[in-house]
Amino acid sequence: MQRVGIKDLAKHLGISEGTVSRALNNYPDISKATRQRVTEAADKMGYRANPAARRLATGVAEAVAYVMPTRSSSISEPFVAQLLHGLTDALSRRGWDLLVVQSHAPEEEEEALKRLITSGKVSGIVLSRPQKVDPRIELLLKAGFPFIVHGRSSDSRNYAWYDIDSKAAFSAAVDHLMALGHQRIGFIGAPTYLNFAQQRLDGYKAGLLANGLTYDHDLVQIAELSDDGGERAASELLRMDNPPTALLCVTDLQAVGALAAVRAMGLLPGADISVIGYDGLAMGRHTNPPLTTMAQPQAHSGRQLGDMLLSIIDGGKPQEFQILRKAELLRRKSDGPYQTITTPQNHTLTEENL
Amino acid sequence: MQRVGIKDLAKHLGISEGTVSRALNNYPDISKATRQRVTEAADKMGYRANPAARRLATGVAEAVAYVMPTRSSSISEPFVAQLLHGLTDALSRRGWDLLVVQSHAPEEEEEALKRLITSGKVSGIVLSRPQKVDPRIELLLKAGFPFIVHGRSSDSRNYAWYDIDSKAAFSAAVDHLMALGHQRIGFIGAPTYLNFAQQRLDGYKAGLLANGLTYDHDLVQIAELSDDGGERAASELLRMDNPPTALLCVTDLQAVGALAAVRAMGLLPGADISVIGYDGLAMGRHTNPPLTTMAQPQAHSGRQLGDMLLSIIDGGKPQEFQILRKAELLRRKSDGPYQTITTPQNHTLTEENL
DNA sequence: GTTGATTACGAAAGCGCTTTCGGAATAACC
DNA sequence: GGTTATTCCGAAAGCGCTTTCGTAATCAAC
Repeated sequence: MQRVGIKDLAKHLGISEGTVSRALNNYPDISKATRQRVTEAADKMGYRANPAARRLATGVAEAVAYVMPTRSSSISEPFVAQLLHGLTDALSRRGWDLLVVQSHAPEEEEEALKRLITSGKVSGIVLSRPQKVDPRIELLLKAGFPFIVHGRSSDSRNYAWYDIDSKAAFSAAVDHLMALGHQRIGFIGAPTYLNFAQQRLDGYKAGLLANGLTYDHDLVQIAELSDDGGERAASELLRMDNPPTALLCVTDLQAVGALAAVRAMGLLPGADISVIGYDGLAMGRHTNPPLTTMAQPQAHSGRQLGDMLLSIIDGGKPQEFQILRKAELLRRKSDGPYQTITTPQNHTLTEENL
Repeated sequence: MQRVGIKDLAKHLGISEGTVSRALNNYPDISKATRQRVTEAADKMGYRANPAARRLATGVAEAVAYVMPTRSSSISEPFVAQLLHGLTDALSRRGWDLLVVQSHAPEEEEEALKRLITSGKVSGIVLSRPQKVDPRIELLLKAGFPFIVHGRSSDSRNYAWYDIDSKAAFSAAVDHLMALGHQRIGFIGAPTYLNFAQQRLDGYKAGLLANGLTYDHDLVQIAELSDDGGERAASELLRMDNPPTALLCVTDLQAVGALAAVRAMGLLPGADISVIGYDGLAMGRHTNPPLTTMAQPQAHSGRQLGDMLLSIIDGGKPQEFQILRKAELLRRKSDGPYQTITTPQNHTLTEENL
């Protein structure tokens, strides 16, 4: 477990430290023979450059940071683990490290980011959950610091990102619902400073428009990004005089909450009321009923993000690294053809009124 | 965004770099007055020590690594995000960083760990999902490298860990089930090289014993740690000649699979067959029916792990940092009193036979 | 065989901190 | 008022690498 340094290696080979270093870093002024000798000895003796020394000397960190979304809903982010796996995959191929940092309170957020980029700890940053206009992105842009965003802000022209086309997805979801005969489609959204919430709302509107329906503000509820949020929003919507017969939720988490709300009113999700979520949570298979959702192909998002960020750090133009993936409708059992609801609805109403 | 170094600070104050450094690091040989001047100037000018230089000079990394569990089941680890939040919380109070590394294929695992500890990148390690006898733990112990384990291996005397007493939990679950009248309790487990699987099996056995039942090997199935694994195991168990009337699952993920299996046989989970999981997944509220589970109080596990690891790095004796928490039975709707099953069971059997 | 180009390496100066060591200045002691 | 302690700071040597620069040694060219 004894560390072998470049000095040991040099002494062992009878050459200078500088030569060893240059041989290992593929400098052109090293003869093939010595380069060979050095590399062989290096991995025979198990030499690994001390990263701290290397960093100090070169100024490059050989690490990137992932800014985790804020400690969010009651049900913790199921994606994070998967994303991290992908990221570490991509980075480890170069021997780079992944730092995980938390996003702080919005006020400190920028300060924290500034510290991170001046600290020299990382040479790139992965941001997630961008806001519509995100000060962090502007900061990084201005600083000229390499970064990539998981998602997009509203103006996404001049930086790198990886996103799912959720606008298209929500528009398609509306199509689907209307093809099933639904005419009144509720929307359960999230605060639109989060750009993905805006995108999905846009998709919902676009879908309505494309199908000749007019957007009815009363049919949209902005809720918390949690099951409870979805539940509250759904019961709000269903208590209307002329309630929607289908509910489109910005998130699977909200959708399962909506499912609960529907059931709580004595209605059958999928038959009386259709509910569609977004994310493709694996757990959706097990809800009651199984949740129909727009599934995003996020299997390799982490890997992609990592590779793209590395390319940018290598000098690639950020604008050339923008990937937009499509989400697919994953039909399970929470959607179904429109049908008039009679008894249970009244039943519920009388319950409400007592 | 101009980096201000210790040199700038020293020049600005008209004192030597060494003095600045010692002032900032609370050396006793600095007068109160200069210390004050230095610290004030430091944060007025926004000085932050270059971590790489600091690391090189001191030899301490000011970072710890979290070894993520291997890319596991189809449903990605829901805990990871929460744990990371806690860990970063604990670390950030000192300004330390969190490195996330992946655990590799078992063969390379030890090599990777060796590299990690000799690299000097981190001064401590958080391990997760220990095996019954875990070579990684032995390696770290032998190397005298600070670490803490999320979970325990079978011999857990001389290192630090944070674990839930799942043996007690499973024993209590058996108690509960028997109090409900169940006499034949199936167990859906995981490969017992994973120590938590062993612990829970032990708890199951202990529970049976305490209640005067004998352990019946036919009633236990070892399955994959996924919903599908649980589903397969459950249908296996339910197809027996004399099937169990209750199913105890090593994991909530498996339990929701078991739920599906029960329903697939035309039986009603919670009435015909009781199913109990372990973990307290928030999603369990939304399964069909809502899943009864042994919930672990893992809200602050990350924070705890972080704090403990830091204490150990500071020189604390690892043996003094061992925390065992209790899991609580969280009753939802998937368990219920024993009742004889007649029609549906036969119904299913005939379906099977056709 | 002299000159100029080329190749291959050693020497040495950093990178930005920390930490030891020695000594000037001040304080304490009788 | 001389001596011993004490307080406080500067100088300088690293930490383990990288990278520039200079220069022997080899080669090519005539």
